[in-house]
Order: sequence, then structure tokens, then C-alpha cells
Amino acid sequence: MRIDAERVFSAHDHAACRQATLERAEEIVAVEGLRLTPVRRRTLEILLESHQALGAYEVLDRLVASGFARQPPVAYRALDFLVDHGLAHRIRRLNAFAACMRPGEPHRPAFLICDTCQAVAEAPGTAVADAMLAAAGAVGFEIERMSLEAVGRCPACREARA
Amino acid sequence: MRIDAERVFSAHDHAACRQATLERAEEIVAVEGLRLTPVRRRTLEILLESHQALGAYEVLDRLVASGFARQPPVAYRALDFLVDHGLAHRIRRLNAFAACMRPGEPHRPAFLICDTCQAVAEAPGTAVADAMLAAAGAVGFEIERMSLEAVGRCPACREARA
DNA sequence: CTTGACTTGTTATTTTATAACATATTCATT
DNA sequence: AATGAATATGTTATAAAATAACAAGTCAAG
Ligand SMILES: [Zn+2]
Ligand SMILES: [Zn+2]
Ligand SMILES: [Zn+2]
Ligand SMILES: [Zn+2]
Repeated sequence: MRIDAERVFSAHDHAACRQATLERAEEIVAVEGLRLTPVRRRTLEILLESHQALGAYEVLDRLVASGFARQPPVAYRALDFLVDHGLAHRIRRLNAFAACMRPGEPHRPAFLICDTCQAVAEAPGTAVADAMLAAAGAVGFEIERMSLEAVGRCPACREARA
Repeated sequence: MRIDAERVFSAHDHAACRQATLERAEEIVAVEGLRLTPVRRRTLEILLESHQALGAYEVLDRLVASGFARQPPVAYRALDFLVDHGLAHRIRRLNAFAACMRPGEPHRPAFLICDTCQAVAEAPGTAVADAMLAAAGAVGFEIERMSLEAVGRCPACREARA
């Protein structure tokens, strides 16, 4: 299985990467009967422009550039929709949002956040999540949601600094 | 080894629990030559009042009640000091802070956050952290810091609801 | 007692997020 | 097509969280 993080952290055809993800997202909304309205679609496109997480107000700035009104709820509502339906993830450490790179596929993302180039990748986090569930289970705690996030240096930035 | 989360999530002598942790914290600042000034000490005491995480402004309110000025930097500076020296942890999902229950002991906390009673416990997160390191290592990412947080229901609240 | 590091006081601002309510659109049902 | 419920958007206002910047005070070492 191809690991997304490998792609994210290296030079790749991002136009294709973005396009493919957008198409998968469109399939999902079709199947689930969701409404990918203009703001929502544009918001997803904005998140897909790079592998960096964007704050709500950065997203808002770009929405404004596309003709939408400069009002926080415009961005937050679109972002909440995307997050609620698995098309984007919220990165708590950054108070920011990133497009999901595997929309529709059940996955347990563990986020790797490069503090040099700000790229955010989803690593396969099943093992991490399992360890978390075990730790919780040991004390009778029932997990509903979890955030697994790590900050550090991606391969490229690591080399650049060395 | 006693698991803190077990204690946190059950009725316990919290006065003793708080006192013991405060004493351990004092030993640490002594050993490390840190200055546990009045605001800092009071801030730690405030965090130790319960096992719930507190937002900076809640802490500030209580500092005001103790005679300190109502200015955000007062709380943030004290909280930052405690976090920097391992006497408190920042809970990103809650934009809040919790006293560290094992100050001075090297540990990898995985936080269990009850969304019913708001209690926050540190579960032993070594296995979780190891899984995270492995996932990162697989793609050449070098981790510096990580947040491992889960939201759900603690044993007590789980029973209460059932 | 002076220097330099650290700590606090204080004002102001920035950044992030939500409440609340009016209007409009969509879509299934009459 | 008309009705009405659900969903989505427009808009104003405010709340909540965090930091910038700089002046003034404290303290211990030399
Ligand atoms: Zn890409
Ligand atoms: Zn990088
Ligand atoms: Zn306790
Ligand atoms: Zn609980």
C-alpha cells in the first residue's frame, strides 16, 4: 500500500494529486447524497492547493478572492462541512485545516507536521490508534475521537538543515 | 506500576493527590534551580484543584481572586513556565492546561479527556508514542513533539449513562 | 554597587471561533 | 404548481484565545 506521506514529503505531480483527490471527493458526495455547493467546493480546492494546513482566516482570504463575502462563518461553515464528512481534517496543534488525502477510505490519520516547511501529511495511524485504544481500555475509558499529531521535520527539511 | 488514570477517574483522596504532586513539583524546581514565584505557584495550585483542564482565562479569573492583575499575560506567562518545565501539560483539543501528575518523571502522556465530566487523565503513552515514531520513521520524518489526545467517556460517566 | 538575566506590570492588538437571526434555496409531498 | 420542512447562505455582532511590545522592577553574581 502506497503511503501518502511519502508523496506529500517529496516532489510529486501535485496538480494530478490534487485533481485525483478532488475527483474522489466528488464521488463521495455523489454517493452520500451531499451537496458540494460552490463555497464548499471552492474551499476544498483551496485546501488542495498545497499540502500545507490553512487557518480558517487564510481560507477566508482566498474565498474572498473568489468572490465570496469576507465573513468568518462563510469559511467556518464550509470547513465544518468538509470535516464533518471526512473531506478535510482539523489539525489541532495548528488551529488549521488540511484536505483529507484519502476521502471515503476508512483511515486513522496520524498527522506529521513539518515545522520548517509547514507541510502536513497523514501517516497510516492504525497502529497508533490501536495503542491508544489499548491504553484507554486498560483504565475503562471509551474513546470516541482522537487526535494524533506530531511536529518535527520532514525528510527534505531534515536534509536541508544537515 | 500504578496508572494515574485509574486514580483520576475514580473517587480518591484528592487533597492528598494534589498535595503530593505539589510537593514533587517543588522538589523539581529546587533541583533544577527554577523560580517558583508566587504567580507560578498559585497557577500550579489552581491547576491542581481538580483533574479538569482549565483554559487560560479560567486560570486568570482565579488568579484575580488571589489578588493578581486581570491581564492575559499574567496567566499565559505562568502557564508557559509550567509547561516549559514539565509541571503542566497543554491540552490542544481543549485549548486548555492541566497539571502534570508525574512531574520530573520522564513520561509520554497520552491524554484521555472525558467529554461528560471534563476530567483529563494522563495514560501511559509509551506504546502510543513508539507507534507514532515508527509511523514517522517509515517515511523519514523526525518527530520533535507530539500530541496524543483522545476524547470520550471515563468509566464513571460511562456507567452513569448506561 | 553594578551588571546582566530574569520576572513582572501594563496597554494594546491579533487571531481564532461562535451566537443569533433573517433570508433564500432545495426538495419531497400534496 | 403550491406547500412546507430541511438545509444552506447572508449578515451583524461578539466571544474566546493568544501574543506583541515595552517599561519597570527584582535578584543574584561578580
Ligand atoms: Zn500533492
Ligand atoms: Zn518540511
Ligand atoms: Zn486527584
Ligand atoms: Zn467523566
